[in-house]
Formats: sequence, C-alpha cells, structure tokens
Amino acid sequence: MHDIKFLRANADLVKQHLANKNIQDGVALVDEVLQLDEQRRNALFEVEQLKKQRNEASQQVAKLKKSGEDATQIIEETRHLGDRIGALDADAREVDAVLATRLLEIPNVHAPDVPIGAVEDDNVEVRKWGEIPQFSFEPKPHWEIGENLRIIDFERGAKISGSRFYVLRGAGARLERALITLMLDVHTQQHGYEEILPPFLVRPEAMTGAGVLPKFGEDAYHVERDDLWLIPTAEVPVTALHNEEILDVAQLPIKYAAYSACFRSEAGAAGRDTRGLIRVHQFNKVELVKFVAPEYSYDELEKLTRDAEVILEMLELPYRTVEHCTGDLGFKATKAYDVEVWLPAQNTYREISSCSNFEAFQARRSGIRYRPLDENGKAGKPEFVHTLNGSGLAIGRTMAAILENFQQSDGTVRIPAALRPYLGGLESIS
RNA sequence: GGACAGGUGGCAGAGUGGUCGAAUGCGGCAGUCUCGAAAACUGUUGUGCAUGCAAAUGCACCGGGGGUUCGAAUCCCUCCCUGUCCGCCA
Repeated sequence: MHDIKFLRANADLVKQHLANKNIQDGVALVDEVLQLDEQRRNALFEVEQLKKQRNEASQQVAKLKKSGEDATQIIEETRHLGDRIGALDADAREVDAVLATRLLEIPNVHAPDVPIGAVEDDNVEVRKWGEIPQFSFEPKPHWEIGENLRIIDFERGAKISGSRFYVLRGAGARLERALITLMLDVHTQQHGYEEILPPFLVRPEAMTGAGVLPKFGEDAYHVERDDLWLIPTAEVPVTALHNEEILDVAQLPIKYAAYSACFRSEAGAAGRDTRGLIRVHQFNKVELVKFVAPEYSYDELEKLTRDAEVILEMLELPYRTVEHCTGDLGFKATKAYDVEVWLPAQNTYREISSCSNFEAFQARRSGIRYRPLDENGKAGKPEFVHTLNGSGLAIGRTMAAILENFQQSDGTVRIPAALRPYLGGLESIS
C-alpha cells in the first residue's frame, strides 16, 4: 500500500512506474484514488467543524446542569447538529472504505535501478553456478523417476484430492522431510534466522497485510465457515507476526525461517505444468522473512538471495539467478531476484526461489513500525520498517531437481553428500 | 459447543453518563544534587487524521464494528480475544 501523502505529491512518478511495470489501468487507478482522497478530505473537514460545535455545546450543557440551570434550549438546538453529523459521517465512512480498498489495489513502485522491460524474457541474469550435467542417456522427467522408484504417487494423490495433488511414500517422504530439516538447520545455524512454525490457516487481515487480499483471493483457498484462509506461503503468517507492533530498533534486522505447507488454487493456470511437482495445489516450502530498517533493505535483499543460493550449492544443483525486469516484478516488490534451478528433462532453468524487497509496502498495510534513532541515539517518531522475503527453498521443486539432476542410467538417484546425514547415510534411492 | 469473568497508555492499575486522552504507581526522557553513580526531588513522556510555510489549532482513538444520547472509557447490540469451569477431543 502506498502512503496517500506520497501518492498525492508524486502521482506522476507512480503512474510512470506502474507503466514500467506493465500495469494497464495504473493511471486510472491513481486518478481515482486521488479524487477519492480529495472527496474524503472535504467531507472530513466539514464534519470536524460540526463536531467541534457539538463538543462546545455539550460542555455548555454540562456547565449549566452543574450550576442547576436549565439546558433544554441548547439540547434542542444541538439535536439537529447530531443528525447532520451522523449523515456526513456515514458519507465520509463510505468514501473512506472505497478509498482504502482502491489504495490496497495499487501496485508498488519499483527501485530506480531495476531494468526496464515488459516480460519475463527481459529479466537479467546476474549469476550462474554449477555445471549442467551431461547424460549418456535421455534424462527422464522427475515424475517418471518418482513413479518408477515408487516414491511419488500421482494417481493416488488424484484419487484422494484431485488433480495437482500427489502422495509421497517411503524414501520420497523421507527425502522431503530431510530437505526441510536441512534447510531449516542451515538458515538457523549458519545464516542467523530464528525458526518459526506458523499457523497454516489465517485471518483475512493477515492475507491483506501481506498483500494477497483484496486482489489475489482467487489464487488462494478460503474456508467459508470460519472466514479463514489457507496460506499460499509462510510469508503470510510470518509477516503478520508483528502486525500493529512498534519494533525495538535494537532487534533489527529480525530474520525468520519458517517451514509451512503452502496451498494455491492455481486458478488460471489450467494446462500449465500439468505433470509433476512443479505446479501443485499443496506443497512444502521453507520461507525466509526479514524485518529491517529502510536504509539496509537492499543490502539485506542481496544477503537473503545468497542465503537461498547457498542451499542449492550444498545440494550440488546448478542454478542461475535473474533479476526481475519492471514488467515481471509483480504487485508488491520494488526489486526481486529469482533463483532458478536446472531441470535436465525440461532442458531449462525453473524458479525455485523468489526473493523480494517490498520496502514499506507490506509494513504500511500491516502497521509494522520501529523508532529510528537520530544522530544522538535518541528514538524518534515511529516509521514503517521494510519487509523482505524469499523461498529458502521450495521443497517440491528441490525434490524434482534432485531426481532429474542426479538420475543414473539404471534408474536410481544419487543423494548429494550434504543430504545423506539427514537420510541415515543413504547414498542413493533405488 | 455450554456457563461465568474479563479486555483501559510501554507495563501495572483506578475510573459505571458531563473539561477523562484518562487518577496513581512503575518504567522512559530531561534537569537539580554529586568527582561520578545510586538515592531523593522537579519537570516531561501515546497514536492517527485534517487545516497550515510554520507556530499552532481542530477531530478521532480506553479490544474491533455499530447504536442510544445534547454529551459515551462508562449504557445497548454484535464480533474478536484472554481466563476459569463443564462437555468433546489429538
């Protein structure tokens, strides 16, 4: 969410950035909000004048009654005032509600150094790591490997829950659990994150604060009866951890690593990645979330991205890191990197982590603040923190990458050395 | 799910219709005292919004929302949360 004052003062800049982000109705959205804002301020000014009159009249009544005098005349006169205030207040509230919703729907601006571009192809590769494996045979896609080894059961997943669901069994289930544990261990023991295990169902406020609602409700699952949402990522509950709090500046940066199951309806994704573990309704992920002082947020983004990359290096998986161009940045981020792992059977890199700086976009929605220190070390007025997050990593896609990259001609899969301690020393799945 | 009891400033805790944004205590900040510190004493100490260049002024906020009233922290409705007991349950 934008600061309305910033929007008022920088409407043209915001419009330009939305155009850079390839947002079609950006100009109209900004103009509508500015108009609503003016309406709201006019209504507010009028109603506040009337309230002032009413407050003064009420104090008169109090004085008269105290001295035992008759106040019926003032009470009579003020009664109409109350009706008008009520009506104007209702108008102002209505405008305010529309304004708040519209404001929540305006995408974030982008950082000045983000490459301008329209689509994914304009993203810029910033790093590449690892050797792309050469096979003496035609590498199989991970879903075939998984089914042959009887560690992934897509058919029964569909029987139980429908398409885009799967069942892990035996070594597959254990591998999934090992990956979760390894990632949490590395992030907590080597990268300084605190481990969080959050609720998987959250209130609408948490979804709104993180930026999923009101615009992207279609992509998530909603439990009607209790008005709770299944989290599409641990980002939602972990970001909400500090909603409406003023954080102690000495604690910043706050860094959390959270495992959760993630639930996505994948509405509008029909026909895309229909096979395998790449695009499913329920998957596991270890998510990294940071709350930082604004001046450090871009440094922290670089570190966060590195924290994700390190996991792939430990697992010996080749990857590249690309920076999103403006057109691919999405709704919330001012700057973002995707870490993409090599998938041999698809002969391409696929996103396995997306690391973003949101600046104050989420913090403003969620009321997450801190008191910056002045040059004398004294605490000042509360200001919004910057929030960042990134996958560290998506577990299902990591499993897919392991199966495809380390498959052998005999159909077995080699387990990378770093993972073996988490699998009781297992060196390959056969 | 049922029955009670609660939710007030950073914390503790008064306040049951009229200068209550809110007593008091603790904490924080500044000052006095001191070589320095502690103690003591004095002062100060919330957030958001609007108008304004500013100083300032106004409005709102006592869990959220709505209502009654000239006037609500205080009364009513509703939702949420916490505690206790009962029921159910991993």
